[in-house]
Amino acid sequence: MTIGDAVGTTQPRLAQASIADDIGLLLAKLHAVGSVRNNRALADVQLRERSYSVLRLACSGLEPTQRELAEFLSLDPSQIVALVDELERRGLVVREQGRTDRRQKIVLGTPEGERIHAQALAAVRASERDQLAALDDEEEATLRALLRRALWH
Amino acid sequence: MTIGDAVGTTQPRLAQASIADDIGLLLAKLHAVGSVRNNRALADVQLRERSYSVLRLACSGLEPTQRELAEFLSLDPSQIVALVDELERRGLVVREQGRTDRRQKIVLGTPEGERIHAQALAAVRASERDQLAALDDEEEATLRALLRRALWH
DNA sequence: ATCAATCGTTGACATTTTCAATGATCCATA
DNA sequence: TATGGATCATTGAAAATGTCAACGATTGAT
Repeated sequence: MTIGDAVGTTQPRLAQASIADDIGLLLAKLHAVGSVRNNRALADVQLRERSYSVLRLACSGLEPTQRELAEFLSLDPSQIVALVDELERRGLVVREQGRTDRRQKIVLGTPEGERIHAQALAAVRASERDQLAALDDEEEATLRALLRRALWH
Repeated sequence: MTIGDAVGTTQPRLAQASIADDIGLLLAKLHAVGSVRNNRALADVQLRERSYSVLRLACSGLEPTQRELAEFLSLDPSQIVALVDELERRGLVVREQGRTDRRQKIVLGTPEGERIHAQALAAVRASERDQLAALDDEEEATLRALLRRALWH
């Protein structure tokens, strides 16, 4: 069996259980399903959800340090090292010394990185639209806003 | 560093990036943060988020088969085996033969399982309330409803 | 009666997570 | 201005999770 297959299908029997109201479970499930979708969508550009996130921030113009990436993506700093290593190896990003602090390293997208990023972005957008097909535009915006607020006060 | 520490803190610099609107990332992050919290809350009763979910459904009265658990929790059937093994070893659940199909196994909470489950439920509820402190009751209900709808048509 | 499909299970393997330790650098302050 | 504690990226090891293929038992359709 594969996990991402049954999305938006009819409600399974167990969805009656009050566990189906646990925010934690809902998040886990929607994320699990979405992850599979996103990874599938990103396979064309040889990225995974994770490396895509890093590339996305590297190409954002915000000049993130690795520590900022770690915190923002809820990953351990050591995981960022591996992700950036991989992207750097492929010539999609470069590490630069921090502007004011020589301990930090800023991760920046290269032109090639920007190119891949544009493709990846389009793919992910399509994948998300797909996943949230059951919600109309307003509901989708509401969901986004609520998630953001829950996260960042 | 630990991941769950900074929740609901002030908005980090990177939250400006348009990536902060990616539903996928928002879900991943909220889930990651919540997961750490839940596991922390469940440590008292020696459960993890996963085993808690299984125990919860086992105690729901819905008499779930292992396959139903796998699908509902977005896990591979083989992962359910391990989770149920562990709970059964601790005497919290039992496997019963399927009512109509002898291949399936129904997972049921024991009295002791119910007892632990009640404690775990309270812990998780508190943890969730904590995580969603920024949302009022109505918003929380909206979030729940939107997540449910996105998942099950 | 047979054959394909489904269920739980096992075992192997890859990926991800988590944690502690290290050298380089920063910053406060004595 | 030197010293010590904190922070940064990095390494490496251990634990948890995810993925996949194969198996025996059982089902249901032909």
